[in-house]
Amino acid sequence: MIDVDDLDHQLLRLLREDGRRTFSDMAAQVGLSVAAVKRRVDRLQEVGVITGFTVQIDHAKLGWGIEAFTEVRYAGATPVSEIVRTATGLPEVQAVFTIAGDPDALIHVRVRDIDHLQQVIDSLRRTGSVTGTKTLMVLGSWTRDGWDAPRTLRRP
Amino acid sequence: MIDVDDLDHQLLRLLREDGRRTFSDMAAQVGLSVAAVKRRVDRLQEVGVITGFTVQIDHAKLGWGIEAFTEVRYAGATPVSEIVRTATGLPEVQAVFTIAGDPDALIHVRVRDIDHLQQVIDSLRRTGSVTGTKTLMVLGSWTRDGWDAPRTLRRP
DNA sequence: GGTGAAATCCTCGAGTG
DNA sequence: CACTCGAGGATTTCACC
Repeated sequence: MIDVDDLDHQLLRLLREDGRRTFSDMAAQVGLSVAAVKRRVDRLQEVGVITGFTVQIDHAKLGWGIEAFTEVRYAGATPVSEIVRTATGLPEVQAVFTIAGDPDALIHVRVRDIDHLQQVIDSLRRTGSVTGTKTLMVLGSWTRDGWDAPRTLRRP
Repeated sequence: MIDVDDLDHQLLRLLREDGRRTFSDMAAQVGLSVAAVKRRVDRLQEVGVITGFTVQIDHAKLGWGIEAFTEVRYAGATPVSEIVRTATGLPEVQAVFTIAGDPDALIHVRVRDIDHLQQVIDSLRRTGSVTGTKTLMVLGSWTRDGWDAPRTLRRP
């Protein structure tokens, strides 16, 4: 097990809140020197606890106002790799979760409008050996701070 | 509609890949001056397209190796606000999506082990006026680059 | 959108317990 | 081994063109 002490967790929390926070800012908050903070963050990246940094985007403001989850069922013999490959080929697919039991996968999609959603679902149904889908339209969402983009619970 | 041109989209793509990229690095890639890049990124933040920056974490490496989606059904009269409030009170809940139709909500949870998952589901069932749940255990996942933490398709 | 300069920050080697 | 210190170089930031 990787050793991540309380100081590391504090740094991770600070970076979740603001991934562009400076080392000097973090140093002041946790009571270490700038160099010590940098070494810890570098180490968290080396051991793979930190996999990267990214920007959080309000996709609705870019015209991608609709998100949905599509449950997909595949033919029994379909390997996981094919499930993922076919779904990830669609640019509207944000994430693919392979599932134990029923359904076989849960696919998060983001689209411009309902027509667009229809097209994406049709594409999903055509790929691989899909035997059925059920789409859950997202009305609103909340995410824990620093997990993904803070979304609102109302349409923009 | 907010005006986001091709240069802005390039900057967003670069920041999705690496949220800590320097302005000088981005400037070199898109062919603008450092100050122009900063002005654009500042503006994207002001208009709300960029809602923040965050670190991507491999939760499995921190001992939170299991994730699941729980579909929740509520009593007919339950307001959305209560659904969200009760679910978000649990630290294991990563995201809550309110859904049109059936189920009423999709809740993303992250836990340490199966016992822990059981406890969280029990808590969810006890809160508010939950009439039923169905939990989808995540076996593996893929996310589009720069959306959330790059997860792997195998257990760590 | 570009330039330039001051303030801040990052980076890394050297030293300390 | 993890931390602090300090100096040189890079980056950010802002007023002005």
